[in-house]
Amino acid sequence: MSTRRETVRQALATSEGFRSAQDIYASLRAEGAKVGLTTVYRQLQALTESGEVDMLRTDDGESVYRACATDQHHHHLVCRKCGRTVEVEGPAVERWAEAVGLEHGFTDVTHTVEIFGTCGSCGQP
Amino acid sequence: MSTRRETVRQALATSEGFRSAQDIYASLRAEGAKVGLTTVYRQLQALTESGEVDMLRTDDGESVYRACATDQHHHHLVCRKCGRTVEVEGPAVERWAEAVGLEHGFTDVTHTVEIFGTCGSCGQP
DNA sequence: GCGACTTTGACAATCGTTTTCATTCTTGTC
DNA sequence: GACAAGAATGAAAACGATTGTCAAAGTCGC
Repeated sequence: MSTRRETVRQALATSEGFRSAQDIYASLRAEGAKVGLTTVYRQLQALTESGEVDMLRTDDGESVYRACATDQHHHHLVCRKCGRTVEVEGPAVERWAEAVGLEHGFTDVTHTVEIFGTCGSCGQP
Repeated sequence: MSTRRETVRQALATSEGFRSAQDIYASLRAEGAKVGLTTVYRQLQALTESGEVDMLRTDDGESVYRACATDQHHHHLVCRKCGRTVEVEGPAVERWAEAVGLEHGFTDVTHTVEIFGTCGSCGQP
């Protein structure tokens, strides 16, 4: 039973944007992979913890995953129609968030920043 | 059957931070209000749509609500322990998000920015 | 008081996710 | 090879938040 880690990693590697666990599971089954939903979830969780993939929640509470190019801290610009994603950095935002936190006496400050929009392809039908 | 809108609004008004629907429902029942969970959800949804309360998702996918002081666009600095929330503004972030979107050809750009930390009270035990 | 319309809430249904647990590998050792 | 011990797997059940259903209860104009 060779590790399914690779299988899931592959599925993510060949995707443009964020994918849901169910979505990944479905496409793996579609291409004949014998894998269980449970395992997909487990592997996604492991990959997320190891920092290999990024996870975020959609507006309707679904967890979506993506294998990002860099392992550095960054944010995402996501097309809300096709899901295409661009990784962006914003040093200014990092500093701002940190400063705001400290200013109000908060410690261990973290932040979430995601940008959504309609990408060029989806905007011109 | 006087509208339950007020009941829910009240519950939020007397809270410091974000509260979950289930949480609000529980405390309403605790103080004797005869209200159903369904109705709490419905009213929260209505209040959110009308812009009277802000809604966001916690890390574990739960929706939490809060009656915010201003009805202008703003973000939140939330204590991850006690839930205490400070409303913050960040014009620079707004501009940055907009610029990043346009730069990549995205339109209808929106963004989510939330800052989490441990507040002064919770940090010093 | 009466009929039309709206609001409510108990309950069931949904849906993504997690747990459980027996089965199936893998690996190291004889 | 054979075998025991431990890790990985996946089917099915459990879970928890949210939403849908629908009949009962309330409101309003008359």
